[in-house]
Amino acid sequence: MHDESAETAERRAVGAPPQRIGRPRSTTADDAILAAARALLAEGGWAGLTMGDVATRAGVAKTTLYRRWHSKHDLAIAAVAEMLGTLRLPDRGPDLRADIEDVVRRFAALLGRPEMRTALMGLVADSTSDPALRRRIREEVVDPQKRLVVEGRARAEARGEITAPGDIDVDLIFDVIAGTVVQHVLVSAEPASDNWIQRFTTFVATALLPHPGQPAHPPA
Amino acid sequence: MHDESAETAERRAVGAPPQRIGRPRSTTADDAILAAARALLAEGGWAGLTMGDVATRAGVAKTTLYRRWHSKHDLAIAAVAEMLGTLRLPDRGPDLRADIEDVVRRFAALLGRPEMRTALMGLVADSTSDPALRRRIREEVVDPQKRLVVEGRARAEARGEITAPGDIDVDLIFDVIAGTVVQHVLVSAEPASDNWIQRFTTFVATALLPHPGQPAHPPA
Amino acid sequence: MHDESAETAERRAVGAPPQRIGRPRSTTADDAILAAARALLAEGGWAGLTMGDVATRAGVAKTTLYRRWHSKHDLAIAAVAEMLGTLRLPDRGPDLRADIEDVVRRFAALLGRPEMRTALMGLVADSTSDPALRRRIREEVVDPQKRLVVEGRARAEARGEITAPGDIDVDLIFDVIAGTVVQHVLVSAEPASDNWIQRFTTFVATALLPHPGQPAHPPA
Amino acid sequence: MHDESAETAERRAVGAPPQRIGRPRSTTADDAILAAARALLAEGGWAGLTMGDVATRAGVAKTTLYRRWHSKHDLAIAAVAEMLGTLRLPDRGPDLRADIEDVVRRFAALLGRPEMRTALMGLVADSTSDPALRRRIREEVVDPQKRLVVEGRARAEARGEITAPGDIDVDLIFDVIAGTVVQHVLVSAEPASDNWIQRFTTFVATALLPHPGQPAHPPA
DNA sequence: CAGTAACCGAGACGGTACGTCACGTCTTTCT
DNA sequence: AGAAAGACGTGACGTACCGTCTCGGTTACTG
Repeated sequence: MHDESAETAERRAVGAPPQRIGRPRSTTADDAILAAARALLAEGGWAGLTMGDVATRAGVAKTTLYRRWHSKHDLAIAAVAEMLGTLRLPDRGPDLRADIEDVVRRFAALLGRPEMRTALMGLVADSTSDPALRRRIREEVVDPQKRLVVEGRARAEARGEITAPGDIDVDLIFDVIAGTVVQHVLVSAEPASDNWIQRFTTFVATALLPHPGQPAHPPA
Repeated sequence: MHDESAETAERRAVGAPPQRIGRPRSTTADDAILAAARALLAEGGWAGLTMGDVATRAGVAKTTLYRRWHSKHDLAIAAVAEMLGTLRLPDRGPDLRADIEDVVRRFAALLGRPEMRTALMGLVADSTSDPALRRRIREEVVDPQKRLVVEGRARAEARGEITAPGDIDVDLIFDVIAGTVVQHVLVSAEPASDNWIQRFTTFVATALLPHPGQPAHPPA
Repeated sequence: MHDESAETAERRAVGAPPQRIGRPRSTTADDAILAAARALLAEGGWAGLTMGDVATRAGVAKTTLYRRWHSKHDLAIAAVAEMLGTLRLPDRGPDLRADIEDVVRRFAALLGRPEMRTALMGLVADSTSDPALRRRIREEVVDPQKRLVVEGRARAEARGEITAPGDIDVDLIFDVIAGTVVQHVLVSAEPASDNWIQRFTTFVATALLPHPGQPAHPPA
Repeated sequence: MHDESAETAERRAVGAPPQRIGRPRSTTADDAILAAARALLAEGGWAGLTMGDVATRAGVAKTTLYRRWHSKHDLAIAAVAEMLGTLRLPDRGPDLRADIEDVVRRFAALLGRPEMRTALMGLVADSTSDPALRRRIREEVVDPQKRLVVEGRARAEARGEITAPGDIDVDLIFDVIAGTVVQHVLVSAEPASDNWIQRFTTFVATALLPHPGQPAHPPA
C-alpha cells in the first residue's frame, strides 16, 4: 500500500537518518485521506470512490494523494486492509463451535459495512483480469486473515477437540467461511441473521467434528 | 436482460401475433453482440467491456446495442446468464457425493473462463451499492442455479440417502458451494485441482451425511 | 422543392397521363407536414426542426416525409417559399415612397414570425458552404421576391416619377431592402418600429429620388 | 468569449497579482484552437466545426477546449470577433464617399473568407431562437463595428461635408451597409465586384448627401 | 376481378457529434 | 522537497438526430 513512507518508517527504525531532506510529509494527511476514501465508498459505491473527490474531501491536493498511493487500487487496498486488521478472535472460547460462530459473526458484520463490501468487491472484480493486483490483494488483504483459522485450530488442539493439526485444512476452511459469508451477504443479499449464522456454524462444525449423536441442523 | 424482446418472446409462446409492426430486429445482431461482449470481457476484463468496442466488434451501431440493453450492466447480465444456463447435472449419479463433486467441478470450470469470472465479479461489485442491480442479478443469474441443488436433493431422497428433504438446506448449500468455489478460484486465485475438489466435496458431504466411520479428510 | 410531384404536376398541366400507377399520395399529408414543420421551427428554432418530430406531429411516417422532400433543407425551403409567396404589393399606391414603405413593412412583419426567420437563417447558414443549396435558395426563395421591386419600378415609371427604368437597379435595391431589414430585425434584434420604417424608407427614397429640397431624415 | 481568463486579464491590467495559483493555462493552446476552428469552418462549413475535430487539429484535448469555451457558439464568437477586430478605416480619406467605399470593400472582403461568412451566419441562425445568444452576438460581434460608422461621421463633420451629426443615423447606416453586403455576398451569392461596390457606394452617398447635380448612378 | 405498383405506418439500422466525467500526469507557486 | 491548485491528454459514457432500410398492410389503376 504505502510505498515510500513504509520505506521511511523502516529506515527510521534501524537508526538511519530519520528525516529525508526537504519538507516532511504531512502526518495527518494519511488518516484524512483514508477516512475520506471510506466515506466515499460508503456513500457512492466503487464508482463513487473518485481520486478527485477523495482529495477534495480530505482537504488535500491530488498530488499528495498520488505521492502516497500509486492508484485507486492502492488506495482501496489500504483502506480495506486497515479495516480487516481489526478482526480478532475473542479472548476465550469454550469450544471450536463457539470460535467458528464468532468469526462468522464478526466477518459478516464487517461485510455489512458498505465501505467494506464495496471496496472488497471492487478490488476483486478488477483483479480478475489483473494478476498483479490479484496477488497484492491476496497477500495484503486475504492471507493475513487466515491467522484466525490458524489460531482457532491451535485452540481446538489445545482443548483436545482435534488430535492432529492435519484434521483441519486451513486454506479450505478459510475459503468456505469467507466465501460463504460473502455469497450470502453480497450475492444472495440476505442479512446474516442469528438463525443463519447458527445453521452455517453447525454445517461447518459438523464437517469438522462429525459426531454421530449430534443433530445435523437446528430447526430453521 | 432483454426488455421488450423478452416480452415479445413470451407473447409469442402463448400464441399471440408473433410479429410486431415495423422493421423487425436483426436476428443475428443479438448473438453477435453477446459474442463480442464475451470476447472483450475475456480479453480486457470488466474495464475492457466497452459499449463502443462491443458495437464495433459485433459490426453493429452503438444505438442498436442500446436499443436491446439499456446499460453495460444489462448486457453483462445477458452474457452471464446465457453461459450459466448451460450448467447441468449429469444424467445419472451413483450417490450424493458424486453429484456434489460434479457440480463443483462444473462450476469451477465455468469460473475458469475469464469472460465468466470477469462479468460475474464486475456485476457483483457494482451491485454492492445498487440494490436494483443486485436484485436483478439474484433473480436472473443466481437463483436459477439453485435448481441444481434442488435436483441433487431430490435424487438423494430417491436413493434413500436422506430421509427428509429438510435435511438439506438448499439456500445454505448453494451459498456454501458457490461462495467457496468463487473464493478459491477468484480470490485465493488457486486452480481448482482434482485434489481440492475432492477435499471440498468430502467437506460438504461430511456436513450433510456425517457417517462416523468415514474419515474426515483424504490425505492432501 | 417537391421532386416527383412537381414533375407530376407538370405532366398533368401539359395533358400527359395525370395519374401515375399505384396508390396516389395522400393529399392531406403535405399540408400536415408543412404545418408541423412551421410549428416546430417556431417552437424550437432551426435545431428544433427534427425530421422525426415533424413526422410524429404530422401523424405521418418518416418514410412519407422523405418520399416528398429529400432532406431537412428541402423541407425548410418548401415551408419558407410558401410563406414568402404570400407577399404582395398593395393594389394602389400614391407614389414610390408609399410602395417602398409598404414592402418594407410587409417584409419586416414576415421576419417577425419566428418560423420564418428561423428557417431563412438556418438555410442561409448551411448554404454558406453548400453552393448547390445556395443556388436552390436563390432560385426558389430569393429571386421570386424581386418581382416586388420590378413591379414597384413599373408603377413609378407609369406615374412619371422616374423617366428611365435604368434609374432603378432592381438587384441592388432588392439587396438593400432585404438585407437591411434582416440585419435590423435579426442581427441588431430591434423591432421594426414605425419610426424606423419611416427613416429607412426616407433613406431609400432619397437615394432613388434625390430631390434637393427634401430633408434627408425626419426627426427620430 | 473567454470567461475566467478574460476576468484574469482584467485583473492583471489593474495591477493585481498576475498569476493565479495552479498550473497556468497553456498560452499556445488558445491560438491553436482558434486557428483550427477557422480552418474547419473554412473547409466544412458550420457543420464542419466539430468540437472533437477542433481539438484534434489543435493538438489539444476536448476537455481543454471546453475549459475555455463552454460551447460551439462561444468558440465561434471568439473566432469571429478576432477577425472582425482587424477592420479599420484607412488613415486618410479625401471625402465621405471614399470612406464609405472603403468600408464596404473591406467588409465585403471579410465576408469573402469562408470561415467568416460560415461562422457569422451559423451564429445568426442559431440566435434566431436563442435570445441570450443573440444578445452576446450583438454585444461582442456586431456593435463593436459601429465604431467605423461613428468615425466616418466624425471625419465628414470635420471636413464640413455634413453640418450636424444628426444628419447621419449611425444605427441605420450600419444596418444598411452590413445588411446589404451580407445579402449581396451570401444570399444573392454574387461577388462584390468593383462595379457593384461603386453602385452601392453611390446609393448610400446619394441618400446621405443628395446633391442635385450629381448623377444618381454610374453606368453598370 | 385479380394483379400489381406505389403508397402508408412503424420502427430498426449504421453513423456521427454531443457535452460530461474520471483517470493519472504535469506544471506552476508557495511553504 | 513536499503541498495546494489546477490544467492537461485520454478515452468511455449515454443521448440525439440524420437519412436509409425493411417489414406488414393499404389503396388505386390496370389487364
